[in-house]
Amino acid sequence: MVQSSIKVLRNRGYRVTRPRRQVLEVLETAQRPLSPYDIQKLLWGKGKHLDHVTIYRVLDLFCTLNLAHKILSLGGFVRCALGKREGCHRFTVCRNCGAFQEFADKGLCAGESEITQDFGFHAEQHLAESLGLCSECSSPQGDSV
Amino acid sequence: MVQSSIKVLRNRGYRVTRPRRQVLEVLETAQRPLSPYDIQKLLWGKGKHLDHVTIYRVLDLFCTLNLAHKILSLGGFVRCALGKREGCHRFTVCRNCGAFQEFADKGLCAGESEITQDFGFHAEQHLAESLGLCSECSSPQGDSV
DNA sequence: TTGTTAATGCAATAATGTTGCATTTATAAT
DNA sequence: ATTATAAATGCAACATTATTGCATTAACAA
Repeated sequence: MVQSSIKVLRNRGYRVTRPRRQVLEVLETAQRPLSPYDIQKLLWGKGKHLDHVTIYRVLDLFCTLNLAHKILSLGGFVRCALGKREGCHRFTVCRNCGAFQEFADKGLCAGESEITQDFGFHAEQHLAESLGLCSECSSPQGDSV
Repeated sequence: MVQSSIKVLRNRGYRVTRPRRQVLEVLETAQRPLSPYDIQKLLWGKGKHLDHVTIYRVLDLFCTLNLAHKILSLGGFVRCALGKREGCHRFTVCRNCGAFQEFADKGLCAGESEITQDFGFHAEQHLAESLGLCSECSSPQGDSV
């Protein structure tokens, strides 16, 4: 996973730097969306000092390369598992524990083009998030719900 | 439109204050999503000094009452034209001029419940935004594209 | 090993969002 | 109209998040 992302960087002519490796690793192991400062704290805890400016820039790059994705409803970033070819991406995000799931949803794109064609709207980016509770957190034994 | 929002406030037991009226008016006439500070500047231009804290609080209330909606991809607020009963809301937003359009999309909710049921995910909020260019801005004569 | 240039780190600053509390004011009761 | 009262606002202070310019570092090619 991290390896394939590194390949993407190389193939596109970007350098494989230590900060980029470190952010990739953190995103890879994270079970929830991470804000830039979340990432900084996590790395800091391992004795790795990254400037927050660097993290912002790395995340920007990752998003344009489709290696990461920003969950707007929580303001955090997740690794991107699916390529652009596989249709629109939909995310489910648990508001309690942050667990997320990514889906390639072709029906979503279809519905969108239908509804927007009439207005001559040219869509470039699609955003589809569902915020709620994952199965764990919505169960009776779920914590703090 | 502003009048109906005022009714909602009254019916729910909230006071109809000057700040709330003013924010409603601004949102009503705006042709693009407005951030809290956008709203402050617009009102300030008319000689009306609202504290930004008040604007944040008013917008919070409006969102919970479904009178306004936050466009996450731009960080701005728009008036909400459709009620919760009419299904999921989808927005198209022009990244150039900010023009937006709101749709009630029942297919969206349907697709969501399908795709999430298998995972036991309980969705509470839905986010569906399409970012791109409106018909004006994507036309050859469109400005700055 | 060395040169080149992309990428990083740092400092400063801007923009955005939050909290607690004193004061004001919208509303209901008189 | 007037007054009581509780909600809402304004203010000050602060916390968080994001951006810019520039000197320095380090990834990669030769």
